Amino acid sequence: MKEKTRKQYEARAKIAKAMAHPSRLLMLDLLQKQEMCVNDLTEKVGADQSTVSKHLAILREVGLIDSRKEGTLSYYRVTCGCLDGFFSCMETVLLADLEGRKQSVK
Amino acid sequence: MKEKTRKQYEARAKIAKAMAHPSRLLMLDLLQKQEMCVNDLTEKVGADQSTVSKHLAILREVGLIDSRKEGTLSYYRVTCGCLDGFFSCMETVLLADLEGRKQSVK
DNA sequence: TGCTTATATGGCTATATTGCCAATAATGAA
DNA sequence: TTCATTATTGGCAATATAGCCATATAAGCA
Repeated sequence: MKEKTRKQYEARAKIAKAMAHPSRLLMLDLLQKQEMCVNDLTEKVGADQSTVSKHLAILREVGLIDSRKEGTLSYYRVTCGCLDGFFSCMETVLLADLEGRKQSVK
Repeated sequence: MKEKTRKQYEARAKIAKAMAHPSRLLMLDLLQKQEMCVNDLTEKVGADQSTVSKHLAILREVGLIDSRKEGTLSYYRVTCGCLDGFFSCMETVLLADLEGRKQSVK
């Protein structure tokens, strides 16, 4: 594989990897609807605050979210408008997989 | 979080996780264009054949691809038609991230 | 200044993933 | 049957990830 192509797939894989965790997917879902601070997310996710903060760092690192400071609060939000496409594709795969498994049982 | 919701995010995370590897993204890209057998993919990916086989198992496990046997060959192909959306969203995020970093340097 | 709140980071252990080699099917040809 | 080809699986060591506690940083207030 060409070096350039390989790098491209690695870059994409980083994004997929950032999304490859249920808590981070929930956060993306929430942050897509509205800006939230770490404390809000910590309640919603139900994990340790430090854990949530690290998840957010992972998402920010790949550019899926960004943050702004307001006093002591850090507000996070989703940067791209194409996440719905992501999620709906995932649902499609999940449903199709269910159907497929039904088929193979028949 | 509700139990049902949590399970839903876990299911989605499995799909994202399956895609979270450069070799597997390459395979998806190739298999979307045309059906291929393990040997073909092994050449393209440039890893051990057993490694490729395991990657394929991971993708099949979540329903992103399926396979059919023809003699000693296993032909794999992508099952869903929405992967382009995935990839283009990834590109969007990557480009936006580049722009964002330029901005923050200014 | 000292106290409180909000967030980020260091450090650690448990667990998961990766990728190779070796071994095991499974198919077809000699 | 024996051999060659193709693919899958087991096992292992190296590496990466997850999540908690403890700690550090930073801002605002008394």
